[in-house]
Amino acid sequence: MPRPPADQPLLTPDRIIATALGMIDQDGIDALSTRRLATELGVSSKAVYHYYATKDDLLHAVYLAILDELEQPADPSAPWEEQLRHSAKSLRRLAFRHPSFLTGFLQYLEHAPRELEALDAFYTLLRQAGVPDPLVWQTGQFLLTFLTGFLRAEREGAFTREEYEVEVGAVRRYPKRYHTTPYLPAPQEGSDAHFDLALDLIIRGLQASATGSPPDVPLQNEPG
Amino acid sequence: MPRPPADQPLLTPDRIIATALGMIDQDGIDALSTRRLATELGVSSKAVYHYYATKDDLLHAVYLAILDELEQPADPSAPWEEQLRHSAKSLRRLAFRHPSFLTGFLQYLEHAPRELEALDAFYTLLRQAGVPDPLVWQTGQFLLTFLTGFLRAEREGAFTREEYEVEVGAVRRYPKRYHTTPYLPAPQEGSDAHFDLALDLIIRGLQASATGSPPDVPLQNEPG
DNA sequence: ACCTGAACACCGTTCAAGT
DNA sequence: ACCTGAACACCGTTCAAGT
Repeated sequence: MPRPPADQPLLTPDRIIATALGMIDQDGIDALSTRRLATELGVSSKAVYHYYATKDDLLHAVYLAILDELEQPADPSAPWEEQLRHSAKSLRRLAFRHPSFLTGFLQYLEHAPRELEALDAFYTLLRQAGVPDPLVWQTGQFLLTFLTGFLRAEREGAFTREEYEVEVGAVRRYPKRYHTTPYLPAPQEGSDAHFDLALDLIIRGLQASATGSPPDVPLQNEPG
Repeated sequence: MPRPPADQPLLTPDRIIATALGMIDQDGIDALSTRRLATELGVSSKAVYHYYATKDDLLHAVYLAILDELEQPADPSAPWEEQLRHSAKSLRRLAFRHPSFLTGFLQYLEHAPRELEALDAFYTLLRQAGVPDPLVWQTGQFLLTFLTGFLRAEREGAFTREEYEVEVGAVRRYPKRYHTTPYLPAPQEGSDAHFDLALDLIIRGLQASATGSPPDVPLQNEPG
């Protein structure tokens, strides 16, 4: 966050957003206060309010900046399984770059063009997968919430061997009460392996839900 | 939250937790401050600190109180699909009774007995479904995060016809940019129908992931 | 137009003191 | 043991005033 030349305004929307995002990435979204942000910007507490009326407006703008980093959807002519993996991994990378994205910003969903484009590619893919048209919208919404739910939990340390050890350890102290947990084998190691496994589960659910309807037939009320 | 008899302490853990939970259910978890709680209890700001050292400790205790309402797992001799639907709907009812449960309390997961019992029943069910033993733990964790991700989104108004209208409406203003979304048919009405649909998707994913391994074979390192 | 200083109404938490 | 009053170091936001 370099200081701007002296003959220009101390603040610009870009500098405010970049500084705020940097602080959020480093210390978490809860650690961002309007006053700490002002200090970091080298400015008085109220100055930022000249650009964003409330803290919520500011966070909204930060959310849009994060969204700008969303990568392009995969090649639509690739197999849908490959497209789905591509999009999911892209979203996961975004969540790793900006740890507060899933826990703090998901509430700011607001049908921004970037959101809508990604969604559109996703729906197209689901039709290719053979999901019947009347179910495409809901199925797409479901899968996205599954995915964000997964990523959120992953960020908080779920699915790790360590978590397994704690859980099984807690259960083994009362062997009579629990019939299955104490005897479950440990999960594979590897931070990406479990993500691939979860994706496989989703993909198999889709495959099993698909009808044989041909993928490149126009939608019923599509023009032409 | 009735006042206790005059000859007893003004506060008890039960009264504090019940009052806090009532306020959280009504106004959301963010609206609960230690000072508002003290006012509601008819007591000075610091009094509650005599029972719970920090606000976080207090919320932790509230979380355990919510967990106490978790219903018993389904009959383990029933078909696993039925057991799964039973558990999922039970969790969903809990989330409706306490709207802050999914958005504010899920971070308090801590291997309490109630948690572990529900998990154990869940793992048992997955083995019955034919999930291979080395994958049971991870699969169980995945499905739970899918489910909570879904319920969280549902609480925030996803999957509704209204949400569909807004999304498709936003897209139709730029017909050239979006190829699929503008032409998607509307989802079914009915607040429970979409939940059943999502459950079907999960169940089909499980069915497709299952091997033919017999469900009632003991686990490898199980005693006896 | 852009920024500051002082102030308001809130927080969670601490601490010495009261009964 | 149980509770209070005063205080500390924070918040988001407002407002009149300065350049």
